[in-house]
Amino acid sequence: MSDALRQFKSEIFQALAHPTRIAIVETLRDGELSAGQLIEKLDLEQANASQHLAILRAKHVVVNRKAGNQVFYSIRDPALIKVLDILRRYFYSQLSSTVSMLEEVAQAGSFKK
Amino acid sequence: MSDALRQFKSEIFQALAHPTRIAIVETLRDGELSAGQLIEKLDLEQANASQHLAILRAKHVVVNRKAGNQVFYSIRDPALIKVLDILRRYFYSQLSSTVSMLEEVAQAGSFKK
DNA sequence: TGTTAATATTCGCTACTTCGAATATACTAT
DNA sequence: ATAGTATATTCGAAGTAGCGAATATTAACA
Repeated sequence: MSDALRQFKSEIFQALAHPTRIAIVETLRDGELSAGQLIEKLDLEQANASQHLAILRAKHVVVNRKAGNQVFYSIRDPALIKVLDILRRYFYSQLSSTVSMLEEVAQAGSFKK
Repeated sequence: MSDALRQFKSEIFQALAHPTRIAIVETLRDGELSAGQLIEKLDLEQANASQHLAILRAKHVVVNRKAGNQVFYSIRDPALIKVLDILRRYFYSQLSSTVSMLEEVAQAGSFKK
């Protein structure tokens, strides 16, 4: 696999490597929203939201459409939604193994004197 | 959706947001390898490889097994492989649309006297 | 034309990431 | 014990990402 392709992939991952940008993508899951609607739903600073949207645009994660005064955003490729769904399940399975690990530790602790 | 879950997801993406770490994960796709084998296959600096492996370990993307002198790494959860597979298709579809865009631009350019 | 509303960009600051060099740790074998 | 090999950690420098405040752009409409 070429270095250029890996560079490209890592940039996509980087684009999603922020909780606010994940929140934006998840919120766009059910259809397009204007920047203003996103700001309200997610309670973001205007400038901050615009910066995050610029990053998502630059990496073609989202796509935008101007309508008069407003700019509507939507997800470019639904495959991304699928990825986020897998990660949710992944998160919970990891959580439960972490919990059992903690339980083991607690159990071991209780044997001490 | 909870902030904790978004934080978690963004940390996984962050863990993969580097070409070297993508290379490591892709190389481990077909089974475990020692740190040394990874370093040789990917032509990495020893310290650098170890730093990247530490990041992947911290985020539980990979798991390690010590055998004498060596440390063998493998991918912790096959769900991640699935994510990478989905993203591979995503990357190619994005790549090809980017390429066609570039071709259009080139085409347009060729009309300029 | 001037004012307001929606969104984007720039700026300075702080915090994080990445790197290679150096050093530390851990295991093996002599 | 000591030498050698495999891997990990620490350190400081250089680069990059994130933030809010301020400012710029664009469109709508009086």
